[in-house]
Amino acid sequence: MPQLNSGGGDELGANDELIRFKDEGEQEEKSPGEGSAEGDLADVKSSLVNESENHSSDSDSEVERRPPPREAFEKHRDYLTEALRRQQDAAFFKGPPYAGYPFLMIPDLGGHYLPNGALSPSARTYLQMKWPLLDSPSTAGLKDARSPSPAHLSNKVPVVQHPHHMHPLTPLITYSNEHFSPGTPPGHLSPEIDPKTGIPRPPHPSELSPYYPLSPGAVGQIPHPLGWLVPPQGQPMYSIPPGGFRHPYPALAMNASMSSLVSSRFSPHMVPPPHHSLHTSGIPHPAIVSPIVKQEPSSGNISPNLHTKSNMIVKKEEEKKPHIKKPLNAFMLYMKEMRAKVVAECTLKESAAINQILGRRWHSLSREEQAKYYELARKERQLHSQLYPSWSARDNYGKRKKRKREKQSPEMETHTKTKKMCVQHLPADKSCDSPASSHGSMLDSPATPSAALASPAAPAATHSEQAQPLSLTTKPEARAQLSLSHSAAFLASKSPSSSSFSGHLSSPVGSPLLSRPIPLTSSILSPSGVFPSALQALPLLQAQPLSLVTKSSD
DNA sequence: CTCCCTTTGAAGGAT
DNA sequence: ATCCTTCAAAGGGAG
Repeated sequence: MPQLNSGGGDELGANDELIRFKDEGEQEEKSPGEGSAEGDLADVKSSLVNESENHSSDSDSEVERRPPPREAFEKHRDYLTEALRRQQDAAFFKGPPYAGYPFLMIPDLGGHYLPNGALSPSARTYLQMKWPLLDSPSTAGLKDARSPSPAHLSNKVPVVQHPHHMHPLTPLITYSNEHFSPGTPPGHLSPEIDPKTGIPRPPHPSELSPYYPLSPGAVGQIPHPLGWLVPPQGQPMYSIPPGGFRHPYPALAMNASMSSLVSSRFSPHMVPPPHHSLHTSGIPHPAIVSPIVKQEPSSGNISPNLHTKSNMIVKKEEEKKPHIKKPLNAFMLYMKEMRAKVVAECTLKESAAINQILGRRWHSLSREEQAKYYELARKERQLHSQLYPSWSARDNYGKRKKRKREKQSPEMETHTKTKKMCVQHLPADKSCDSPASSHGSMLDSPATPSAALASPAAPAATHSEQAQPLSLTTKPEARAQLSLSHSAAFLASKSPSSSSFSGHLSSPVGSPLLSRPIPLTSSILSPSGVFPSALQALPLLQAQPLSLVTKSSD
């Protein structure tokens, strides 16, 4: 917990969750976090990528080189054009006062790519923004940026961070289509209160208000991703009436130019027909997807006539009720941000494989890093709940194709999984990183994986490391929701240093981490028996596993 | 063209 | 209280 605030201290805001998260997080294991992550990626890359990837550096700069997908460019070119135009109008390109801050890119996506696939320096506009909330000591690069600058800027211009430099919070932008003019914060809805839980959050003015680091003169500066949510003054940009998302948001009173921009700024996959995706307010929300998306053959057993009628009705209903997507969770946000990078570094294109890598990297992230995403996700949920008070996750059930998770017998499962393993894309040896080899090497020294695991000094590393590899190869049933208590116990027993950790675990619910599965156990228990050394190294584990086994074995 | 795969996390229903 | 299921993103692969 100390580390979290060490850098910016109070400004982080949302201390409640954030801190809890940290407590329960993988304590030290992550210290090597970034490095390990990088290494991990590199590792994966080397294995996954055939050759020529010079992953010498995972540094951002490298990533940028990546040739952008043409499609993306195509998709967003128009948008970019307009955005640029608008930007200029608003002096959008004004020099960024906050150096070193997460870069924001104007219309996203791909916009920065030249038709020829090259990255356009000019096109690539990085907007710096202050990111107090997420600021974390560990993230040196981002740290400074948090300068308390007056934030009275208008967050009118939707901005998207450069994919490779995206700030963790960037994803929130997805909801930002609702930009509004700063001056119209209703204010009756306090951001301090969790709309859903109704829990009054401690007044963390800094939590939200600082989000808008836009400097006064920088009219066109980029709004903080959450900027649209919260006005520079620290008040919510808009408040949602209790009635639900159908009510017009006062904040929605954005100017025409903005609205048009906004309407076109969202993710390509959202491209809904103009009318459908529009929020009741008339403003499209990223979370709102045209009903068209969902055409479930749900009414298959209905007679033609009935079918037709019912279908019509259903359609109408759907039209009335746009599909509101779930808010992205921390990992999703992370994925969104990092996918491009991973893809760039690896030749892999398959999302499944990429996701595996991302999953590993996620675990390799330092607590601080993860905390950023958790916080971001929290904000997103909060925002989402504000926007759609009546929305329930259940609403989306059945809208998507059902995943056939139905694994009948454990055996089959195992086989299936084995078969699935990223084999195709990831060479067994490296890509999937057998725990001992590639993966372990990243976190621990390749030479002495077991030692590393056993080492109390780096419990965290062990923990995440072991888990990761396995997850790639075997999926998890084991992912099995180990209860936190189990994990905690395990960790505690694992290393003396984790005593504090276990203590934190007892922290109140609500922490994202609480529910986080701890892969380690799964890996250890994994049929593949990849970690014999780990077991040996960690005698304590053996004791724990029992309970774990029972759980995972179901 | 549609669904699957794959990841983690959140939510909500079921037990 | 715990477990289980679904969905969120994404895009290549498979049918």
